[in-house]
Amino acid sequence: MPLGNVSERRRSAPDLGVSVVILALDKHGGASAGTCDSMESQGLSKPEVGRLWLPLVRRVKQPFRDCWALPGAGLRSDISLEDAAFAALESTTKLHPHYLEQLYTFGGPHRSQGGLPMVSIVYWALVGQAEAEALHEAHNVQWFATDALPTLAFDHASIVDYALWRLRNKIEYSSIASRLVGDEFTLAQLRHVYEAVLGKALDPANFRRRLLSSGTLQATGKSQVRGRHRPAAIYRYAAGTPADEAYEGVLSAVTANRLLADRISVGDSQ
Amino acid sequence: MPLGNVSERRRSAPDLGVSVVILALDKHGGASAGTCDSMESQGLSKPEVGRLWLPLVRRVKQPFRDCWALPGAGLRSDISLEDAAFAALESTTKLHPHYLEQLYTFGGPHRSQGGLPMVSIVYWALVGQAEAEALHEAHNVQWFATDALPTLAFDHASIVDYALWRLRNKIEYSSIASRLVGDEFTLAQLRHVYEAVLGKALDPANFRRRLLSSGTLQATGKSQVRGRHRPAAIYRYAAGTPADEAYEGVLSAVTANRLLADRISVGDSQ
DNA sequence: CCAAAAGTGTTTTCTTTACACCCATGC
DNA sequence: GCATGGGTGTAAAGAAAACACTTTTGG
Repeated sequence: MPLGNVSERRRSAPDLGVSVVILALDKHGGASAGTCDSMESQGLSKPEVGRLWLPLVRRVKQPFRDCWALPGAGLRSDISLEDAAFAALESTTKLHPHYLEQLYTFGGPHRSQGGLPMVSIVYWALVGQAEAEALHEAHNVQWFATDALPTLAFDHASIVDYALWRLRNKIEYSSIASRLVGDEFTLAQLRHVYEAVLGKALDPANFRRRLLSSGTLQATGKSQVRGRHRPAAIYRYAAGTPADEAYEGVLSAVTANRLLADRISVGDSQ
Repeated sequence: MPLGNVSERRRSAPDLGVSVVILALDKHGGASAGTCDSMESQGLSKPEVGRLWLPLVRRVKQPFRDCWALPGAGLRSDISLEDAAFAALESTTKLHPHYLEQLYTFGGPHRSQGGLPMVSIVYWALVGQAEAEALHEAHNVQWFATDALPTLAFDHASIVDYALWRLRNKIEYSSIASRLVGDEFTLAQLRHVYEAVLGKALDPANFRRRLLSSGTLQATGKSQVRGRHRPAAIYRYAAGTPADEAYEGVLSAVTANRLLADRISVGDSQ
């Protein structure tokens, strides 16, 4: 880590790191068929709508020592950005998310308060409830509800806000919600995910129709009894839900070329 | 620029730069009221639909010497990422775009062919036709149609493909198309932008209704005579087109806090 | 007058929303 | 039985698409 005087540092390239915003739902939305009653006693204020939670790590170094921050690590040049994000997750939280996508790259001199100038390539991860339980809370790693966050280090609060904004937007036009439930789920559970993300109640009947007619769901044939009412059918997402998520081109250079050839042809047709 | 042996480089942080994908339309879409007949003789294959063009710069250094590449520059730590993108644009093309937004950050060991490992924070810019003409083509700077690109340096071809994909997506749910026309435009000109980006013809009547009812357009009162037919009314976008473009939080830390307070409240309402 | 694009009206179709109602289960 | 959420039906409202038609210009 090269240290020079101030004017030297200003002209040189900033330091580079990856951080990850991890999001999960509490019990109302995240259950896959089976037992699902943990994480419930933290005092839900809105009993009807689940809340979004994220794990934070406590910093052990200055600046912002003892503050909570997003998991992250410095970037090495021998692995991909995505792998670096995975590695950062692994080393701090042991999580292995279904969904990991680049969110945004934050930089600029205003981010360097107290430390070196820093550019952070931020990924975001969505985990189902089963995965979320794999995180072992400790003194330095802890879940927080997104609507009751502590003071965060650096500009991490803005980063979380941005991730939540992106989630609310993206849930409208992609099947991203599937990443916050388990592999198999009832329509009510999936609806609770949408309700938690959007912050409002949805009509169960219309929700059902919309999702089923989208063709992305697949009935498992199984059903789940929960409480004194009719059992709910269990669904899963159809394999390879097409063309809704991120652009494949950015994920891997190998698959990119294959997909691009078909898709990209501006000024064609008609 | 620190050089060591190979294993030292692998562990250290990669180099960091910004690149910019600049997009503009040819005459069919980009004209603001007035004369607009340049850039037309390059052999349009689809006379009814305009094409997207982008400027490239010729590399003067290895690797990929003499190849065409996206404008870019190394990143310094004393300016914001966005300003760095602006600076890169300014120094190579003299363009000053209406629209400049972060596109994606590309990295990973596979990008380092022949050179140092490199992370590129890529911005994309959209310019109107008047601005596009400000670019002085030279031996080392030249416009290319996106459907007839030369071989590009590094993975810049994938980056351009990704930008085009993003444009096609984003035009559906934002007023981003306005950035490819001038400040004032007829509905036909705006429609030509949509047609060029989407690659298909649109019904003029329905297009008119859709755009006008969206409330984002404002009649100027002026009209434009062009050819032997009824003159077209000239519109402009209403100032501060709200809530459609990018999340303001990532643009400037100052305005971010103000906007976030109102917007972000997951699990609220209802 | 004619050609061509601007602009309006109308019908059809599809999607979304609201809400009434039936079904299957535990108690 | 009856309360509860799962699941279906249906009508009204709204948005998008298709297309006939009128208007205003240059030639």
